[in-house]
Amino acid sequence: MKTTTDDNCLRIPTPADFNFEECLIFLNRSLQENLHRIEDGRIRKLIRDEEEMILFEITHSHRHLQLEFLNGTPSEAGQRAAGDYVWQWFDLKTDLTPFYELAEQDAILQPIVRRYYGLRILGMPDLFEAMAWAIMGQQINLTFAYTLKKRLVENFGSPFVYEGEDYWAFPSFETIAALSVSDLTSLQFSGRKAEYLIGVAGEMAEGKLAREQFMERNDTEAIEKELVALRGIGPWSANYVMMKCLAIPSAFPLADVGLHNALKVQLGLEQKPTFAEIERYAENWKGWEAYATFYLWRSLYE
DNA sequence: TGCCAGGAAGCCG
DNA sequence: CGGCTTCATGGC
Repeated sequence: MKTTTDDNCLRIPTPADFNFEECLIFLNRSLQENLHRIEDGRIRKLIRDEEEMILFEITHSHRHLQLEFLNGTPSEAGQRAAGDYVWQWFDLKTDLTPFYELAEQDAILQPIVRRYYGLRILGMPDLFEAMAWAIMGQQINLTFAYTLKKRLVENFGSPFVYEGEDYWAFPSFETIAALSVSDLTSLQFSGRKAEYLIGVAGEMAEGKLAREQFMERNDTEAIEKELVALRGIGPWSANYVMMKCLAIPSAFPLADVGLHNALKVQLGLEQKPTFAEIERYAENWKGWEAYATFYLWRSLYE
């Protein structure tokens, strides 16, 4: 990543095909989202790096994302953390050319890739957040999943007030690892979700589970196996995490209901497609299943 | 009200 | 491994 800084700003170059507006639409999909704030085409995001709270505003112009730090100039490490976060959040490292070439030859992807051209997978750089969101989203409707996340964040996350508005950083795994099941069931988590979440947080608190340990590896099957071995993480959650946090473009959450609904709409089906049918469609997407899935998700938001 | 929800574990054969 | 049941709770 190449960045330039001056005073209170950080500038990160974006690919020629980058479409900031499309990314904003995806980020704006829930009114209950409390981990970022979007107003007037600007994103405000709070992150915590070590003990430093860093609030910044993101805009896009002249093929750069510009980060303006709002609560003073962070330390050098903090600036680097913010830059890395945004780099991963917008998946800026991936060259989408091969995906777009493949999509042009695919009846399902061609129209949506043309419609949302420049959209990138909006990632979750924080492994714990990605795993927690996967667990919270299992087998419940998205509206309620957002409600649970909002409660989790506002009960156990880190608050920061700026210009009279609240900003939140996602809870640390250390904090969640120290909770008891009843701390979460009182927020309407099911007992199982509570156990899963506390368990995963505990693995991370013990140093057994970290993003870096996965990023150095190439064997995605082994990564999936390792994730699925965790209680509460099945194939869908593992692939969700691989897609959104580990930036593995071939990750594919096959059981995803959003994927099923999007395919149903795109293909004009009477019923949702079967797993076997989806696997057949996906034969054309090899290596880019995560991007195919993400563009299909995007097609649900209008 | 009943079915569904961006699934996973546990059990059985 | 493949199929079936149970879990738990709110949305619509």
